[in-house]
Amino acid sequence: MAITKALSDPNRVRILLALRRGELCVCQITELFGFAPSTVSKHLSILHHAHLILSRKSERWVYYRLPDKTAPVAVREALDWVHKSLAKTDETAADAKKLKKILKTDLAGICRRQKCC
Amino acid sequence: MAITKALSDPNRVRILLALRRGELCVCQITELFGFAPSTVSKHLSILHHAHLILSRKSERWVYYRLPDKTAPVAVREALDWVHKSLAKTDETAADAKKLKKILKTDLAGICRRQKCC
DNA sequence: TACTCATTTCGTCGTTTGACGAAATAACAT
DNA sequence: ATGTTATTTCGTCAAACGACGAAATGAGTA
Repeated sequence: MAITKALSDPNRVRILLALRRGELCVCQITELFGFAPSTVSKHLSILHHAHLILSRKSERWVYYRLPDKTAPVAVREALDWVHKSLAKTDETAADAKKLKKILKTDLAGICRRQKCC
Repeated sequence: MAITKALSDPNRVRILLALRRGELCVCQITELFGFAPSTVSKHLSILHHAHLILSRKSERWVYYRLPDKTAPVAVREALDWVHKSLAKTDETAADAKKLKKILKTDLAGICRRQKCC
């Protein structure tokens, strides 16, 4: 039941929806939602444990992304369902808008900003 | 997020899987899982609120069943996913086996048994 | 009307969850 | 090597959850 548990928190679903655009590093997601980095990390760990996301390390950052076609059917179809059924909310739209801005900023800038606040 | 919350509890998923055979009344489900009637009722209420099940009252009993084709797409596809991805467990098989026995007993008998235990 | 009985509602209790900050970790830069 | 920094782990706390039993509800029966 790792998948259903993982999907039961709205903020984790928000993360999955945000990742549709492409991979994001932890600090970008942190910036997007305004949670503490440790909170975001925990959410990502739960999603990762359910195989709903994949991770990759590069330079100083850890990037998370949605899995590709080689993912288990149960995972692929769960994600398809999330995207089809849960994406049409105002919150999702607002997240997408904010994410657009964040993607225009360079990564180092985002991380430094978090430190000072 | 009513649907994902509803699916996050394993016992509620068990109920959905048990209902694949056809409608069941509360006391049959209670007998199947061995929980207190109030517990089962609460689970059913959560599933019903998420529109994952429908209810019908007849004689003294309330029957719950899976929705038909007219259910919202999000509900139908969530249920399809549950049945396809979550049904192949030993527990599900054991539930199905026990359910078979319960269906052979008449309803009144089941309810009386619960009273005495 | 009063009774029966399947189901639901309510209050309680112990466990799990989701948030945080502080400390540990790991990779890069100097 | 040493320091910096992005991320993770750990401990804590308040809120949510899932179980129960007792009491309320409400439909059918006598």
